[in-house]
Amino acid sequence: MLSKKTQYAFRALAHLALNYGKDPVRISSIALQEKIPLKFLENILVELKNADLLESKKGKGGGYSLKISPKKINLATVIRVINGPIALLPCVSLNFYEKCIDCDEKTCGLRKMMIIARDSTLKVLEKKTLNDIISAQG
Amino acid sequence: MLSKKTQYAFRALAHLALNYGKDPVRISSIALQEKIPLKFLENILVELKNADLLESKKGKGGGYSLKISPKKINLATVIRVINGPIALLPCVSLNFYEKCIDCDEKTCGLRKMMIIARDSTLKVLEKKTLNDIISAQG
DNA sequence: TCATTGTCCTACTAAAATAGTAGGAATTAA
DNA sequence: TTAATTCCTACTATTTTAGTAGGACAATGA
Repeated sequence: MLSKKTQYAFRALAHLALNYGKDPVRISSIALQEKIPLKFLENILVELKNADLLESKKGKGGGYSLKISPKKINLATVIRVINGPIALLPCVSLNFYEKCIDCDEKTCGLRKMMIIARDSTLKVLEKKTLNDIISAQG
Repeated sequence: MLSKKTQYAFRALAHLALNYGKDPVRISSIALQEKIPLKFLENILVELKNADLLESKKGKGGGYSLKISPKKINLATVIRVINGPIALLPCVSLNFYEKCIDCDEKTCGLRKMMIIARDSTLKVLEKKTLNDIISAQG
């Protein structure tokens, strides 16, 4: 399951996607409208910024905005930045690979199944974008 | 990601699948060969038994065995018993449904994407079985 | 230049989940 | 009736999650 933090991230991103191309949006404004704890949201938005998904402007008239088009930000990317690996086993993760303890990858049958599962999940998460989220709501 | 507990469960089940139709296997024997902490494995096997995947026999000559064919135990079932929900959001889980906070399910775009992702994952996890695991290794 | 508006940074905390351990009770077979 | 084995209850340490607190830093506008 995704953490609440990740759900908050998606909500904030969807909010910003609706404002893509317009003036930056203040954290406090997102927090209020999306009902996300302000200080927690600050942390989240900084992480998304460090991942180059957002850009920010300080001072009066400042705030956050999407750095690239909502059509170019897919769900897998967001999950990886905030939540971590998508695969069900560390030894099967493309972006967060770790060796499983006491398991020979060449012969591990479970691993082979989990690769298939991972690919099936990724096929969706890498295709769907923030734009799909905001298009689907409404 | 699946918990280590779930990985242990899969290893133990694969072990028992290889012994399907034969005499019951002692916990200590599985623990030793699969390198799983004994007492932890006890807990896991009881849970799998309570979920009707295993049956046990006490006393001398006792141990655990699969209650049904390895071909009939799919990966989604095992994950749900030991790890919990497979879906990425509680509001999208088929077996562990919970309402998301501050989210209208009718209009939530994220939810719609997560349903698609869930179905894609489940298609694999419900089709693949213990038998596929042991067939793939070797 | 200086006050105001906003993001950014470091650090702390409470609660929950994970990954076990400990000790013995209950049951069965020989 | 003893030895083997599962089963049950409870405890513990570590890690992760979900925040909070307080102020530093930067940009703007007057």
